[in-house]
Amino acid sequence: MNPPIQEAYDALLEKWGAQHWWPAESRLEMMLGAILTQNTAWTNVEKALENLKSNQAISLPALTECTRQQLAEWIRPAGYFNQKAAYIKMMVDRIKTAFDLSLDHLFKLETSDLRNELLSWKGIGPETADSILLYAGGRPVFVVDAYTRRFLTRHEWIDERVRYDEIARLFTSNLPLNTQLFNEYHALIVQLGKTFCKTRSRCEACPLRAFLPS
DNA sequence: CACCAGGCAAGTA
DNA sequence: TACTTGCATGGT
Repeated sequence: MNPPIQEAYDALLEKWGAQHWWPAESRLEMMLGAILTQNTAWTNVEKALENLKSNQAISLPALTECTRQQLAEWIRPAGYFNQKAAYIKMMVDRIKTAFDLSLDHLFKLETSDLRNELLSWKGIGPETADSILLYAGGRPVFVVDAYTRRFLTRHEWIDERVRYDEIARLFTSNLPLNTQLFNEYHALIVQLGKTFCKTRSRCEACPLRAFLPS
C-alpha cells in the first residue's frame, strides 16, 4: 500500500504547530546533543548540556583541552557517560586533524560525502548522522528514530523488520525534498511519540487516530 | 520494584 | 545477514 505520509504530516502540524527544532544555540551544541540523546531521555541531556555551558565547554578548543575524565563528569546525567565522552573526544580530534578544528570546513562537504564522514566516526550511526545533516547542516535528509518506527508499525504502514534506509525512503519518496518540511516532520513525530503511541490502545486525542487500522 | 528514554559498537553464529 | 549484549542516568 501507499501510506498517507503527507496527510499524516498535515494532521500532526494541525495538532501541534511548528516545533522549530533543533533545540540548540549552535551547530556544535546540536551535535553534542545528538550524541548525548542516544537512547536517553532529553531531560537528562539538558542537565548534561547545562553542565557543559556553565563550564564554557561548548567550544571546539575547550573540548580539545579538557580531559576525557573531566568531560565524562560533566555529561554524567546523560548516561553512558564514559562511552559518550570518548565519542565526543574522538569527534573533536577528527575535526582538528582533518578540518582544522572548524565546523565551517566540515560542513563544506557535499551531503553524501558529509554523511559518509559522520558515519565513519565511532559513536555516530545512521540516526545521529542524519540528525546532524538535517539540523546542523540544513540538508533535506529524513531522520528515522524509534518513534518513527513505532508509529509506522502501529499504523501497519511498514513491517517491523524494515531497514533504516528503506523507512527514510518511505518519506523522501512521498514528500517534496524540503529541509524545513523534514525538520518539522521529525520533530512532530517525536512529539507524537512522547504523547501517544506508548500503548497499543486507541486514543481519542491522537491526531492520527483517523489513520489507525480497524 | 521494574521499565523506559530522540542508539551504537562489538561479538557470535 | 541476523541476533545478543554492554553501556548508565533519572523519571514514572
